[in-house]
Amino acid sequence: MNQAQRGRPRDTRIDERVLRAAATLLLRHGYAGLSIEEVAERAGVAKTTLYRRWPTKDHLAVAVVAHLQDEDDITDTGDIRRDLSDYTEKIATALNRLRSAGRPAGQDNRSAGVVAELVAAGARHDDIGRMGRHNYARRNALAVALIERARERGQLRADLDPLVLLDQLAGALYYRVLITGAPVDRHYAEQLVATALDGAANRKEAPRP
Amino acid sequence: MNQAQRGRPRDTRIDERVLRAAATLLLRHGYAGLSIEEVAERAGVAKTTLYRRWPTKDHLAVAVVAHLQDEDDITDTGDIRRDLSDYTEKIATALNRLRSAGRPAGQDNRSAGVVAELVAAGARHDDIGRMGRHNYARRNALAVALIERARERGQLRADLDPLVLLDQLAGALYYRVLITGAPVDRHYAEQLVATALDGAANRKEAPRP
DNA sequence: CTGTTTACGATACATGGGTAGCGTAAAGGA
DNA sequence: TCCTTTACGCTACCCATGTATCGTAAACAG
Repeated sequence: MNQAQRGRPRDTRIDERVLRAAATLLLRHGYAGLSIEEVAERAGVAKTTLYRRWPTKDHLAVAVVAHLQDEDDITDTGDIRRDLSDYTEKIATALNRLRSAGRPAGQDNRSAGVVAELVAAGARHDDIGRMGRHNYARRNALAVALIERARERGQLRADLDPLVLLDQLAGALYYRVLITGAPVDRHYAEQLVATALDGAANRKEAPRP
Repeated sequence: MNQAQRGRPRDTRIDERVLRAAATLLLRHGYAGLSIEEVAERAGVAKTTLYRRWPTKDHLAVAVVAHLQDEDDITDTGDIRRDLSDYTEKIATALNRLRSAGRPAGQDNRSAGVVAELVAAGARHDDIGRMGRHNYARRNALAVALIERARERGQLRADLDPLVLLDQLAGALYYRVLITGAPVDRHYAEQLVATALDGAANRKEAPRP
């Protein structure tokens, strides 16, 4: 038989039950409220069975969030201003979905930043970090292609580095969510794109001081 | 006597010894290697004495880092491009100082992101988060003033929102450090400022598509 | 049917953050 | 000189992550 599937097979229903229980706890009580023991109890499973699938709590949390996020792709309407605003807003929406976790009515205060904990998880474990960077690179490649098409149409500067522009857009969103706590919404996404495209420098009086 | 200083006074030498021991561990072995018990042992102090000063390990780590960072202020030479590059590079330098912590020769791999853990600490504890946002607001106010002076000199667009520009600059740095892992240096800071000031849109063929 | 391989459950355990309680030390006030 | 107040050290303890071990169950190969 195939080397990969010898012995007693894994019970896939356990994965489902565990992920569902973990998602409930994570979204309702935040990262600190995600207890391995309670997840195991709610899923009706031994704690050791959990650790057979996910080596740490961080890995489980990443799996839960990856399971929740639905892949949304990039649209290319030809209007780079609109496309970048859509792209930026999609990132903001995904961040907000996680940001609201753990504090629906402000009653369970001790459990805010799922986003921050996921970022920290990526820093704590090499494999999680690599996976995160890999996903980032995959999504980013599409956005880079979008930008390059607009650049070839003459809508963007010829010497523009697409990665720098994307760093500015996505970076500002993460910065607000993680550092300043300011809200990120459609309006901010559009403002961000407008500032990035049009530039902060004054064109009339002193275009390049 | 004053209500605030009744009873046996705190031994300030304990604070120094603890902060020094904690800084050594944090910088050498990262956040995971910062063990309260070991800090107490190295400082020759009981564990409970540590908790009398810092309620959690997160609070101690924040105190250590705050103790390490030297306040660097903002320079205003009149050349906004240069001033913003300097400002951006200063943030990058501070981030890099922490980023290199825990992996000098790649021997102690398990302890990378001090920055990520500090951000997570701000999300875990309301008081740390508030302090961080307060410090951010204080430094940001100076940068906003710098931008507004340049705007009044006609170097920047009249309708520019200074906060958005700063989000883009600082955000791109944090994004690279926390998410993509790409390096941040003087060259990147200048590239960032150039892109932000000049704008991504092409001025000649299709200035506002 | 028997042996091998892997999954599951259960228990015990190591580790580290954090708390509680108690005896003692150091300061000022009366 | 007491008395009160706070700091310190010490011990014991709670809780959660994560590991080790062992008996048993489910699959397949021969």
